[in-house]
Amino acid sequence: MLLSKSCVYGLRASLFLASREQGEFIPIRTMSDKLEISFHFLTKILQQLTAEGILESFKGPNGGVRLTKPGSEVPLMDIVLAIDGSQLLTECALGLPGCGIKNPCPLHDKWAETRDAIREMLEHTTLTELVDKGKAENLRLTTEGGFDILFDD
Amino acid sequence: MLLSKSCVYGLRASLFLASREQGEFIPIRTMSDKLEISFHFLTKILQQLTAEGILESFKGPNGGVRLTKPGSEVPLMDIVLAIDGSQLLTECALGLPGCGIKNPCPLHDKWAETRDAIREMLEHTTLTELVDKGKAENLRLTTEGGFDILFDD
DNA sequence: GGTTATTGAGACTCCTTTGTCTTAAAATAA
DNA sequence: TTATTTTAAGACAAAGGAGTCTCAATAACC
Repeated sequence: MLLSKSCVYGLRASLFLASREQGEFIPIRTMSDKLEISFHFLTKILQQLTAEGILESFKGPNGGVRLTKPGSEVPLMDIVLAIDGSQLLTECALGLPGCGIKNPCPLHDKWAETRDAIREMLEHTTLTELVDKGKAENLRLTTEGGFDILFDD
Repeated sequence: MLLSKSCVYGLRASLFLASREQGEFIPIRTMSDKLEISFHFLTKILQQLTAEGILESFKGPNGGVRLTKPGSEVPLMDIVLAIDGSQLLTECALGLPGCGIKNPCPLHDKWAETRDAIREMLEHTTLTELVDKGKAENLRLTTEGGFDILFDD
């Protein structure tokens, strides 16, 4: 598995937030319902994103969480790093500690190329880009239904 | 983590086997010692590769395991599929079941490209290719020491 | 002030992966 | 046939990720 489940949930939730009016606080309960993710689990994940400064939260009625920056300025990489760390982008494919240009394993060069492709993708794809695509083509963030169901009330 | 630990161990062991004379049975104990992998754990992993027909085994004195085909005909993909399955190459990056061209998530297209890069790399890299590189440059398959230490007796 | 809606924090359970151990089965050699 | 060397199989334990639950803290509204 490339990304942990926590990370995937974090990405889906971030996309959901980016699809809403910026500045609006969205209750986690709303997101967990719409995205079909366990409320308590999602809460823990979003706490990490809040701690990293990607989200900000507000307690009490009309509270919730929101992005600290416009989704167009948030690459997927930010969320991946906040939740899964840099492991994916630094670790040796053969699991050898300290594998690098200085002291590589036989797979190092080839893997470094592939890894760069992953890095590029995560760095150059923003939340807004995906949200726009999702809205335009009514793509899905949930098991069933399209983007539109996220806006039913 | 891209590949499971079992898969990484399976790759290292397969590279070790490909570095030896073809046809020679190598005891798993020898490999677990040289590669610094738990003997019992490695045994279980190699049993999977044997079950998949990538290795064949022989019990008793002078027994061990060996590749069923020359290492030049074994792409890394074979080992990855045998141990981790096709998950990595088929699964949606956002974890949505049934994500595909028909019913994609917003990340689908971008992820499909990246995934193809991984697939290409695994399909087009053979054990022998890495072994040759490892021998030529004395690269490592273990935490310390180069390729040569695998041949000390 | 009291009630309600919300996030924060931490204990706890459950499941999968990782790793260990024991015993059986097979092959060899004495 | 007996002892030895090896893989095979499966039970078991340890660790980490995934998920649940409870209670505290904060803010709004009545």
